[in-house]
Amino acid sequence: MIDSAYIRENSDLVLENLKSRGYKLDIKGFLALDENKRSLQQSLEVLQAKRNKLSKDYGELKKTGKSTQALDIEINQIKTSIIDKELKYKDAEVKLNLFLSDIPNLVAETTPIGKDANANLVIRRSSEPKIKHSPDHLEITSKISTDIAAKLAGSRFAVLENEFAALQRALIQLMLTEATKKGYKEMYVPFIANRDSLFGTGQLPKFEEDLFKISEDYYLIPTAEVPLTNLHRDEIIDLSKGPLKYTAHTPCFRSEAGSYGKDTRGLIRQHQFEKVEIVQIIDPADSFAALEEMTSHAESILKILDLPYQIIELCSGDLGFSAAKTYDLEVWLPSQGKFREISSCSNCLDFQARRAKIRYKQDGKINFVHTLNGSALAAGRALIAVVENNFQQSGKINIPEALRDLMKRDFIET
RNA sequence: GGAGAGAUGGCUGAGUGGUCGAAAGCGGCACCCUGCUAAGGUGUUAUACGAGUUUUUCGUAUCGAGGGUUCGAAUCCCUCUCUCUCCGCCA
Repeated sequence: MIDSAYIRENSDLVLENLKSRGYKLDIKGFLALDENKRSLQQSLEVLQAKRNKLSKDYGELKKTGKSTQALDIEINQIKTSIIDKELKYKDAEVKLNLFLSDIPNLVAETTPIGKDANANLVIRRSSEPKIKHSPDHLEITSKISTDIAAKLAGSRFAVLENEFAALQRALIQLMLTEATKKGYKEMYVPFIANRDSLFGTGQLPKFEEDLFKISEDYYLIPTAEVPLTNLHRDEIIDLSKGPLKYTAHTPCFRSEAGSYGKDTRGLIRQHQFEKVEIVQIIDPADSFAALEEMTSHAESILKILDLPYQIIELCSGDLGFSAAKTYDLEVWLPSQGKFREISSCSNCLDFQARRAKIRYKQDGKINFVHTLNGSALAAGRALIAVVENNFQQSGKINIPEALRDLMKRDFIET
């Protein structure tokens, strides 16, 4: 959520900024809603003050046994107009909030301007991929199956068998270990979130169709960013000892509405996938440095796994709803002959903090924190990358050094 | 699933219709005293929105959430959510 006072006072700036991400802000509509709400609030409060005063007088009269008749009429009139005004005010407030909650975050100053993914910048690359082309993971092994999963659940699910299930588990184990080494506190969290939590991180109300809704108030989490960021919803936290850093491994559930026909083969785009997420809740002054740090942390996992990758910076037009600045880590997939997203690290500034009311106190002043989130990494996609980038002509898959102890083996027979 | 109890400020906890945004204690902050340490004293210490001023301020709302009764609700009534205890079931 963007501060409505900020929009009011910097409307041209905001308009221009949001335009760069392809969002056309109805500034006139906003100003009207905002003005309406404030003027209703003012007149309502005048009435309430009057009523409070009269009620006190009423009490005095009662106490001294005097007649309250004269006040009765006046109070009754005020009550009626308060009820009327209250309804109008609440309506105006709801409308303004709805309007505000639909607006994406402002784009950070350093984010490159561009229309779509074509304008994203490559920041850096690892060394050249050793394997330029390979069969895809479904061709490599029958132990990764989407057919069986289709019987169990439907399309866009997978069943992993034996060594491949173990490989995914080992990847998760490695990622969690690395994250905790970097000071992220490991958390185990619910895989179901309520509406308030999903509003806090920005999935609701606008992107409900991307979620699996399991009952009126419950949704499956699309990422651990939701529970981790919401750990401190509605709190004023202490940041004097540094940022709060959390990590969790969770399955992620996405309906993938709107991606029909895209990435239909294999594990690349699933309704359910495993991910290790990292989140920081931090002093606003430090958030951009923290984004670099988080990105390099996610990057370090790719290095440890010896996977070829590139890091890109998303341009304004390709940014997610809550993000002001985002780095994507893309891993080389030989079967596709291109880099594919395996992690996304974002600085959300105070956008989520406003929605989730996460604040901190500094020198007696209360401010919104900044929140950051990143994948470190998406385990399902990491599995594909390991399999395809280590597939040997002999038919074996070499296991990366870092996973050999965990897997208790050096290679997998397909 | 059955029965009961409860939800108040950073924490503990008082408050059953007006003088309550709310006692007291703890914690925090500021100052004082004390020759390091320890202890003591005084004061201060919720949040949001709006108006004004940009130094001082004022108004309104908020005691789990929402509704109701009342001139007036932390306090009474209803609904919901959550927590705790006991029983049942259970990984």
